[in-house]
Amino acid sequence: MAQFDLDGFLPYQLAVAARRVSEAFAARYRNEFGISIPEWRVVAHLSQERAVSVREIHRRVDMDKSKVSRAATRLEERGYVAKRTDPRDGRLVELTLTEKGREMMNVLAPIALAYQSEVLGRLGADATAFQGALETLLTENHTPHAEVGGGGRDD
Amino acid sequence: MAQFDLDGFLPYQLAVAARRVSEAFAARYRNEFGISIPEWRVVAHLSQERAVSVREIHRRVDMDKSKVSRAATRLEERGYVAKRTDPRDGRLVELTLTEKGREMMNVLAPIALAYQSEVLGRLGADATAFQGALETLLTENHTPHAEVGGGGRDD
DNA sequence: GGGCAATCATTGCAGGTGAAACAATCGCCG
DNA sequence: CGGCGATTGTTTCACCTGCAATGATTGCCC
Repeated sequence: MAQFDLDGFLPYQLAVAARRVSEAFAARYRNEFGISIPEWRVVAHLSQERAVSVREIHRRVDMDKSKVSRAATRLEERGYVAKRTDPRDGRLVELTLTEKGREMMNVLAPIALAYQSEVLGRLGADATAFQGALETLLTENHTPHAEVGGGGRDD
Repeated sequence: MAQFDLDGFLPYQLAVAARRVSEAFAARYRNEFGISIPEWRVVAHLSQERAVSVREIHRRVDMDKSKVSRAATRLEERGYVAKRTDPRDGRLVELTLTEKGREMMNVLAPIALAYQSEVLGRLGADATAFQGALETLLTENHTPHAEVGGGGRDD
């Protein structure tokens, strides 16, 4: 029968590596601010743009529409984000960081950058090529996405 | 306030890339055999070892114990895997590929390898360093983390 | 041998997730 | 101007997930 070495299989390796890297970082902001990964993504994105709709985040960040919506709701409940209907278009919801949200990003941004440097440092000479490879994978023509049930994600 | 470029953040890039690469491959075996990612991992691992316990897979593959257990149950229901109690140790469950399961792997293994080659091909000159970097991230001493609830997964 | 902690697989539970249905709103075309 | 398809955000639904509790079994130490 076909022998197959899962440990050496690229999609699997990539999934495990991503999970570890993400989890190690997520543990930091989860403990300190009680936010999850989707919430982190929303807040981080909001730190760039002034006021953004759910749709905007859904398109620019790799997240389902409902995922963004729920993350925004949780962030509002905790006081990190303010939601209001866009006065120009009643269908849009305008998301903005509150003062509390900005303070959180002021703490998290340096931590995030330091963690990124730490990871790149571990990669040593491969770091540059690694980043280049990631860019390649990300800018590639996107597969028309289909998703299946529950939480699982990778490989 | 702290500006933060999520698009250029390594853990985020890694998570998105992993998701895309995995999803593109998962779509193939999902359509053809109706199995999910955890199920694929179990079957792929079983193609190497003859008879393995749930615990064994849990340790060698990056999956929760209950996730392995449920994947094995689903695979058994669909006839790809046989479960029986280990005669030497009544606590262990011995998982084996059925003939149907082996046939599936005979189809999937070449597809998996072809897909892997395709991805590496896209990376071009960065491919080798990319694989090296992944190995580094995977073999690294795992940071001892505190763990906390919530569903989230990556970056 | 007999009790008892440890190990293993499963399951209950709380909660997150994607897809699809839904309600509200907008833009367009006649 | 008025209807109607399209867009947007939320919610429903079915299901998956991780963790902790559970039940069963083993190995160890006295």
